[in-house]
Amino acid sequence: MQISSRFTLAIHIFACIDTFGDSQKVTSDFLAASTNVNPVIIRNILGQLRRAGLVEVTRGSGGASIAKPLDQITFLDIYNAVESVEDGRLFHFHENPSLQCPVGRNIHHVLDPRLWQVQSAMERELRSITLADIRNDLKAYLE
Amino acid sequence: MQISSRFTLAIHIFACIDTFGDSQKVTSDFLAASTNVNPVIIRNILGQLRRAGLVEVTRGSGGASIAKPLDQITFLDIYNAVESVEDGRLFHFHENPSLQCPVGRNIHHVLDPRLWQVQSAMERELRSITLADIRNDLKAYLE
DNA sequence: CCATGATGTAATATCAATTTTTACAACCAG
DNA sequence: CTGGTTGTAAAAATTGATATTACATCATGG
Repeated sequence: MQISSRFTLAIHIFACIDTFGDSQKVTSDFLAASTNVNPVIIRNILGQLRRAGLVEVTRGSGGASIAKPLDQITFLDIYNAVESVEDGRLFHFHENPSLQCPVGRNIHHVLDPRLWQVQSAMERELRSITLADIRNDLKAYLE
Repeated sequence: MQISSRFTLAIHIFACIDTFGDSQKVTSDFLAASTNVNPVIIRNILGQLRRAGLVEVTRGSGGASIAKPLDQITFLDIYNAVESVEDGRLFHFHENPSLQCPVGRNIHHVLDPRLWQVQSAMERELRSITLADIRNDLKAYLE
């Protein structure tokens, strides 16, 4: 199962605010047009990013801005903000292994550390990429 | 969004075959009892593992066995066998970013290599864990 | 050779999460 | 106070996972 598109949408949103924020007001309708998703989806993601302290959104007059320097916002910050999985676990464990079975009784003890090991590797990589990297990469394409 | 429980189920299945396969026939009903999921789910996963060359399942008389030495089956082999995502991509990209928008037009070029970078880190970690590790860990609990 | 107990698979139902869409109250600025 | 915007709720549509029923197919022991 794939990680939801809210993650790539959020990065797209940041790229738009960074690119267009100086010259115009970046509203949810503007972002909806650029991403081709419904404005309500944009507003919900902006809400998650706002509660995580990554963007500021002004009610009434409208428009969003980025709350921190780009090199201080990592992919992991964004991932954690928009990908709200229970307990923050990447892997879904089958719920009720049999306690009558020696394997079923111990599979969690055995597997949990290994699953964390994998998830940690992914999070480490997510933490190593910042929005400043994206700005740099994008700048090369925009010229 | 989480990775489906088919992955942890598959590992549970391997652990059962390895633990009980010598002393008894390991059927889909047996595995369904140990994992507490429906036997058809087990049979479907066994089918995916069989097509990936990781297990052998005998029709008619019944029972499953492991097709390779445990240290030659990695978590990545299992993950790829049971987690059938289109294109094998971990991240779901929003489908139709606007080609009218400079950001929308380039977001894929910018983001795709970064997403692969993250996915590769995860796959590298999955590749580093084998079923032999799980047998070792489980043995400590079974004694 | 057939009765039994398995597997393989299709079909359907249920459930959960995502995504879309409509609607509207709250809000701010000119 | 009017126009454009955000925040949010609610409902529908969509998708994928999981459960369940059903049955054809298969191997084997009696």
